[in-house]
Amino acid sequence: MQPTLNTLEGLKVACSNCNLRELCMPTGFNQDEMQKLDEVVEKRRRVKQGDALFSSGETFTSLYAIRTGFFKTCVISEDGREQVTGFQMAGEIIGMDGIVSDHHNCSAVALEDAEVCVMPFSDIENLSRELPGLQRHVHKIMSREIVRENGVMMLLGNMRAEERLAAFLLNLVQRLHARGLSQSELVLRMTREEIGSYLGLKLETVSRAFSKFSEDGIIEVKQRYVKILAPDALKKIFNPQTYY
Amino acid sequence: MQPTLNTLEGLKVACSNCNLRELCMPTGFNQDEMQKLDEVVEKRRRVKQGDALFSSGETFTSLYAIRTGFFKTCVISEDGREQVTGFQMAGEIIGMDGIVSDHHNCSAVALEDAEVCVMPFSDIENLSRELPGLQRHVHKIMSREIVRENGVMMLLGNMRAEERLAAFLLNLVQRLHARGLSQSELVLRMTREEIGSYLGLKLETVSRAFSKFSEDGIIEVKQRYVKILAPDALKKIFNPQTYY
DNA sequence: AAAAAGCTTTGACACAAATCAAATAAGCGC
DNA sequence: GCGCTTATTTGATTTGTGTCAAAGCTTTTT
Repeated sequence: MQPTLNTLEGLKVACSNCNLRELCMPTGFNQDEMQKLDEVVEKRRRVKQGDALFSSGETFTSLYAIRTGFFKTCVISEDGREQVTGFQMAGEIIGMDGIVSDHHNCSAVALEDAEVCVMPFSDIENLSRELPGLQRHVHKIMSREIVRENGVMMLLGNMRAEERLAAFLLNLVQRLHARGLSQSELVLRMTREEIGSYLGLKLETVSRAFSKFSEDGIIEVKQRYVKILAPDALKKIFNPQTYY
Repeated sequence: MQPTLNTLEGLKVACSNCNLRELCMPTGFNQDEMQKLDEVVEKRRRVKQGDALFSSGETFTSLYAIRTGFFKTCVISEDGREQVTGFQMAGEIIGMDGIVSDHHNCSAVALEDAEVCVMPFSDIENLSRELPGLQRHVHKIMSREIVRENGVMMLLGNMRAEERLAAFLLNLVQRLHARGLSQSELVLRMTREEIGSYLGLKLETVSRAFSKFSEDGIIEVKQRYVKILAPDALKKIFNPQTYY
């Protein structure tokens, strides 16, 4: 059991003891450096399901490390079209869109009750001038996001509906598995419409693709619950060339 | 006229004298700091039209500031599909995709003869620990790329062919205008196929959209040459809600 | 427990963009 | 300057997804 204190809103908590450390923090620090790192986390913040951690246009101050819960990030065009730009889970860092203009460019909404570590960006910058390991880590996190978005562009620009959904499911289970969860079963935290927005599809198309996979015996679906029965078939759909 | 020396391959050149400084470098440095900045640029490198500045999979060492010329960046899926992830012009920085894994995730190909400033990333990291202004600048450049890609996701996920092309043209002239060129005339450096790849469309669809704009008197097109006759009409296509 | 609201599935049909194909135009090597 | 290659345009047709609609299932509210 965690001490009750650790879960109180606003209380400082140590990265050094956090079980998500390998996911969101750099490794290889000594005790002194770890202590400095701990101080970057100003406080924790709880976000209720449906609430925004930050919204497009708000002043940017901090990056957020997700401790528990699940988020979507989305941008809204001037004429009101919403595009989900990503789904984020425990151990992932969000908010980097705000650095360039000091204002957030997208909104982060909790898809289930969540808790995040608030890391004021000026503190991150200050400390990363002292700790090259942290500096490198910040660069890598941003670069990873750039690379991830490159992959989404490939998805949106070149792939068909079923390929997109296959890629989406494989990516999700892979990330969940890295967090100690099953690599074949998952419970979706988002609606068909949100999946569709992320994948550039309408919710009906997403639903149909789920049904198709189910008919073909590749997955088992019941509403938000998904079980992957044939991961290789899924990979083959995502990547149709694997046989030569 | 620039001194001949400045254009020689491999010769060191000073950012402090560069007319692109405001575009690719942070501002507000004193003379001493400017001198240190100059040393980040290891050398220049020329890239012939059609050649790659770096290719997917190659070891990452440096970021590149484009001095002259025009690039496309693209990722290739395992089964050979190419997705153009961006077009870059003078004053823009490329290569940040390589930071996360020490290997480039995409390729940068010159669409016309180009010259870039090579900036070893380890030098950038070292100096940015000394110069908070540089540190902030590096963060902003990466954040800007994240935000740009968010916009492309909106384009690919939510917009129709003509909206995508309108957005593309407006973005291009806006950037060219920021470099002192016309805000109504441009010569495309890329093929219809490359535009299509970037916009998630087939080349025929791009060609038809050009023809449509031309028929409607919004632009004048002759192959690679484009003149924007009615920028407002273009903006309205990109953003169909502007009237209420 | 019933009613209401929200999400998902499925069907019928429409349509935007892809595909296939052919003609034309431009750029390039010799 | 001529022939070859590559890029672009335009037309005819196909097709994958979107749109519209209705019904079923879940979850929440009262």
